[in-house]
Amino acid sequence: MPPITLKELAAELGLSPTTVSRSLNGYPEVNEATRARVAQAAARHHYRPNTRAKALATGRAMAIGHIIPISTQHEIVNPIFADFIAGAGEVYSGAGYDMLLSLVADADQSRAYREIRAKGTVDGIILHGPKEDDSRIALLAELGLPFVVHGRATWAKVPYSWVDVNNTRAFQRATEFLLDLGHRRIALVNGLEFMDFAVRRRHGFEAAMAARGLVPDPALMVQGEMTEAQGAHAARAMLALPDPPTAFLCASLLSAMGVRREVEAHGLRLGRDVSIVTHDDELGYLRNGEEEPIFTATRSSVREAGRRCAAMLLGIIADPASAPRHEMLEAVLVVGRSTGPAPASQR
Amino acid sequence: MPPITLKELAAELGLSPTTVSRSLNGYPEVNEATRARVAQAAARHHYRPNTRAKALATGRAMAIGHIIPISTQHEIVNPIFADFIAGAGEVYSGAGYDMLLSLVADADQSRAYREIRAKGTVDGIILHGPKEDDSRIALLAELGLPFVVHGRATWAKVPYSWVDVNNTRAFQRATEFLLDLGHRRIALVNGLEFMDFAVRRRHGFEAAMAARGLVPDPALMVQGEMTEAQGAHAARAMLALPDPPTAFLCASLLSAMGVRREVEAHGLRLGRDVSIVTHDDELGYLRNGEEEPIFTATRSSVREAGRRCAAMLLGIIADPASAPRHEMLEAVLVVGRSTGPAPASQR
DNA sequence: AATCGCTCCCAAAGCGCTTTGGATGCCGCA
DNA sequence: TGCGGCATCCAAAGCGCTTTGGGAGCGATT
Repeated sequence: MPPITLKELAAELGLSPTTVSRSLNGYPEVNEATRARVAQAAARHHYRPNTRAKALATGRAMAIGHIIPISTQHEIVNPIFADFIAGAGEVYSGAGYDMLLSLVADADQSRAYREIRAKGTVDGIILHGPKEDDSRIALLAELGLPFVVHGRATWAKVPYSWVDVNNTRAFQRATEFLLDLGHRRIALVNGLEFMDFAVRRRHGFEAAMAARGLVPDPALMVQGEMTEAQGAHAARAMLALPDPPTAFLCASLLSAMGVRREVEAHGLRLGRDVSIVTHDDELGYLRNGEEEPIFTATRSSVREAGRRCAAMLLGIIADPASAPRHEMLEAVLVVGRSTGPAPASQR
Repeated sequence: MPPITLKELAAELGLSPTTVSRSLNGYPEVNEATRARVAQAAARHHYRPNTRAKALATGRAMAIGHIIPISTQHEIVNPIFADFIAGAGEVYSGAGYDMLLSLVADADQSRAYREIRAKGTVDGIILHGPKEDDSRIALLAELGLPFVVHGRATWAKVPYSWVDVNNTRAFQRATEFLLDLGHRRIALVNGLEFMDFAVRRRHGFEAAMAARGLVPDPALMVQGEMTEAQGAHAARAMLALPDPPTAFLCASLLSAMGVRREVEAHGLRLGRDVSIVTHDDELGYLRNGEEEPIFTATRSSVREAGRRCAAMLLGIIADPASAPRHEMLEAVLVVGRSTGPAPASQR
């Protein structure tokens, strides 16, 4: 049994489709009594306007597209993705929007965007995982479809809207925290440095070091996929150095867990012999402790970022003149049990 | 500049919309020469039929909906979600389908499904995270919208299509493996046991134990969110018992990592003093080692499951009579460095 | 020369909704 | 009595596409 249509509903009520439509959409030119009748009948039949038809008639798809890069070079499905989506989804469902996911390969981005535009399935787009130099932004700007970037692209040449965490400041702050504890040999276990956020984090780290007249040791800086294995690998190599680090700055909880494993495998005590500070995206399935944080961390909810991105995009769609908009989220530094003064021998 | 429409394209070519449409859709009644002309013009203008209009006209939305439960009781965004989506997404984009995500709260599932049906935005649905007794299945079956369940719901009273891993056998096999190594005190660190897969895993564990005349110790069985903290908590409590387990069977790599941490914190050596077997969903960002697995594990790619679910659903949409379909994926037992013979003192 | 059968194309209706531009009836007011 | 004004409602067009039901043109057949 197919769902009931507007026309059928109108027929049953002895009204015209026009009146029923207006009634349901809250237009004033309809008697309150009939409006009540209509509402009642609609509820009784679980009537919902067909989105496709509505979209065709209004020209608004009532859907937002999320474009997820499926890179061939680093074939990793982003762990923060689920949380971001959850945050954005809350906002969309509150506003009656659907969420459309497109996984597009790096190669045919250009074609993919045009298609999305031409197919008219979405009113706006959220762009994930911007690189330092990201060509997708110019492309989207040219297409004239509203969009918001989760993160930034340093070298983008056109204005665009974004929501980002202040990664530079977060890592600068974290580095200062370690420096204040007396650490000098600080390792950076970073994400892939063609990603914009990773570059900014490195800059923050370097800036804090430079402010104390320190030059980071290249042997203590690695980049890579932010996995447990990466953290373990990096820590293993670095702890074997003649002059090993006394502290690690990690880009993700997973990396930090890998570092911790290797630290403990070396018989070193976390927070005593070696300190770890990590960035914490507050992922639902990867919590940094319960009440008390395990790792000292720069904390910023990626779910909240999802909400902000979504809200911003809906705002831009409602009022295109308000673009470009920007929103900077500050990470907070929470102190856990993974940090302590640098060992005396190192001071 | 709005995208070009069929009518405009037709006008430019001096043809009727009918002919252009047929030409583009491969119908036979059009001259090959004109078909080429049309194709060329379409390519030049980057023409794509408007999906909303096409959907309205054909009655097919060319989109699949994924319904993600946003539970209030366990507010966890499923870590396997991103990988599943990636797998399904591959299949959809290959077939020209869009993917629609709906996050719906446990409370108003019923309303949500009806809406989705009535709004007509999708041609089929994939259901995630079935519980042992899941009312959503009967609901969807009643609505008459094609759907496939990722997993099963033991107490469902209606036939339905599913793709599932043989969780029972996987955990039975893993348990037998540990038993063969001489372990008798085996702990089960399970997922939440209102989830169907978790129940099956427990059954597999219990069956293997029973086959050797062993009764699992309730003190060695816990359930919970599959997080690192859960694994650590469980291991801490169990290792403090007068008669601690010599082996752990974990439901996820994260749990296993938590167990490992606690095991090592106790000064015990993994694979010597204590063994761990875990289930491994082969998540992109949570690999169980590179070539050689770190943990001995029952391995089954959730991404592949996503592909299978998607393919099955598209198959059902194309040929509704083929439903219900079922597909059982077998996990393979891969041996890593986390298991070894039970310590002699325990034999 | 008339008819048939193709091939190739088109006009028009329809998918379910919104929206423009009236119609209708009823009131009060001069 | 006549008319403007208001409150309610409706007919019809249109969103961009597919699809049904022809219709022209042309070579082949009789």
